[in-house]
Amino acid sequence: MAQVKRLRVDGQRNRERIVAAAAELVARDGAQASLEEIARQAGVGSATLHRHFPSRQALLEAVFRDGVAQLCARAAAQPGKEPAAELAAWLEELTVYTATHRGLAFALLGGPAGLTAEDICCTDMLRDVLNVLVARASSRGALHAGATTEDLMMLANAIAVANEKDPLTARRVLRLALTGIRP
Amino acid sequence: MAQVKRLRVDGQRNRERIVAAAAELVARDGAQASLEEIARQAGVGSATLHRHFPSRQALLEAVFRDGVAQLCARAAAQPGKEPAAELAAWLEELTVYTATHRGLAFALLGGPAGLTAEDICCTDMLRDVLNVLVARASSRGALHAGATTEDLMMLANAIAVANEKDPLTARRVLRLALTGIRP
DNA sequence: TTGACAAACGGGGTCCCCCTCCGTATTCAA
DNA sequence: TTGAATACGGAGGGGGACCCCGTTTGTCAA
Repeated sequence: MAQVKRLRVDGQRNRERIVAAAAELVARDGAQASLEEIARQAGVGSATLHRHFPSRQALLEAVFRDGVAQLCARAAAQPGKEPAAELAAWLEELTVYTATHRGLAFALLGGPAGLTAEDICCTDMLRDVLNVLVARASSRGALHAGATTEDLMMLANAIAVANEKDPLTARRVLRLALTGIRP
Repeated sequence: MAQVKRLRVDGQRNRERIVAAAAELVARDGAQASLEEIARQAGVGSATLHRHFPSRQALLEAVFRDGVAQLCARAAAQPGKEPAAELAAWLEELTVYTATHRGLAFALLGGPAGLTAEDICCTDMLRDVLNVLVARASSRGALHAGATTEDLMMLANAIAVANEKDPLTARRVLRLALTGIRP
């Protein structure tokens, strides 16, 4: 599950520098941060950046990979409450996290575009976790019939992308969406 | 309520050409359509485009102004059903419309940025309509206490922007969000 | 240790985009 | 008709994405 082909040490070093620089600049400028500037800050040529990350999506995936993995791990550690509540709680956590990290929502919504197998990972990790929660909730009849994993992920990401930098509003609106608009 | 200062006839003509070209290219390329290309297709210099529309937002507002106005007018013509249902129905209509017209959701989410008084209009028109519907519903206790006009508009637009070109999914997810995820 | 080869690098070029300056052309009111 | 006010657009500065290809740097077998 590691790299398909091990990188040379200089390649590995540059890759890490690029991701670190990207994390910083994406936090400052959002998903549209300049790739040239990221390369400059990482101290590499722009060609090197493009060789390591064939698309902006791929770079964003790499930036957020660890954080998303932690978020997913925490889902497994949830106490086994009522399934729908458990699902709702995790979606809320996801939304707050995504809205807090500029660029992440965009990366998750963008979907696979020029990503190599090991790059597509954030999205898949999240989908896997959600699949489990959704299955558990719907097997007990606790979930609306028409609600798919895709729908819920899209909903959470849409709300997050519209509320970057405002996780509190994002959480409020997600709660509204999970409970419905009636009293 | 017309133009603050009447344009010269050549100015008016060019403005219309620009909006027409923009409508076409935004439909094709989305909200990020090239302004240069729009100017080229309209047969004007790019300076002319920028003079008429100081920002991308302003141009998008102009492109969608008429359509949004019609949508708002239709809200008034709704039969007076149960208020929450009326609100839900119109939000659904809004979402489908927005998801159908590439770039519109982006324009509505972007908010006022460098818009002059007569440019800010789509957003305000929608907000006014929603305010009425929300007030009517909540005065009869048919609306969740924490739900504001801003929340609902944001929710509808977020779903639409995440589902450009897929109005059916947009509608499904909005319905889910309005009724909640439980059965 | 060495040297040949694969792997990775990055300067610099191409093409596109946004935006503005300013000299020129058009309109309109008197 | 005419001259001021208004609008036009070519051209250029500044920046970004992406790629070509000659050069440098690791790696590994001998």
